[in-house]
Amino acid sequence: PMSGRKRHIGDRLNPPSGKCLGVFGLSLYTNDSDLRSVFSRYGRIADINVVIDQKTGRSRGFGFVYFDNDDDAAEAKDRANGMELDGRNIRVDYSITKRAHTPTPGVYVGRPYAKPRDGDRYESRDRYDRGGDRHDRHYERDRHDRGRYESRDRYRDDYRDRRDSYRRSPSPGYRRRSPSPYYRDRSPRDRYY
DNA sequence: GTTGAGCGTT
Repeated sequence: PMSGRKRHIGDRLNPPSGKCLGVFGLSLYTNDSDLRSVFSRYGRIADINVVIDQKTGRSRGFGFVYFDNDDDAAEAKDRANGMELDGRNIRVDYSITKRAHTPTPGVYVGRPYAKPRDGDRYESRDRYDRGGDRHDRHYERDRHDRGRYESRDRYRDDYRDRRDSYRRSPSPGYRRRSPSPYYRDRSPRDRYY
């Protein structure tokens, strides 16, 4: 229930139609050209982009497909949604975000649920429990999804630094002297044996 | 083949 004249940017259940499709649930091994070979049969493609995690170089499991015109995008959405690709059933829908985050979100102000009120139900561990270990990995994503940001570009570095502090191991014992291409920058608990 | 749920960098 939104009031006032708020810009309709859509939500996940009801995204605005357009030329840009979001493709989700991708295999980590599906790349731009894989997507292109699927989606190009519905029309002329303007651009394709599987989102890559800069840190790890891995796909984040979703991407965006830009068509030249809306009709082709609409058809592609209907035809390709639920299709199996590289062993995964992909979800295709209109993208709620039009472009990549050109100016970064800004400084992180706080999670909207930082102050639960009386009567709130603590149903999801992911929302309220900060103490977990394994789920810390998903914390980044939650921050982007649910956190509040001030859009102030000059805070961008500050934002990045704070974000990175969640990722790097602060322990000097694991720090290496020089970066090596064969060694990944992981915290010790992220290693698997 | 690094899971899962996930809307983005240049």
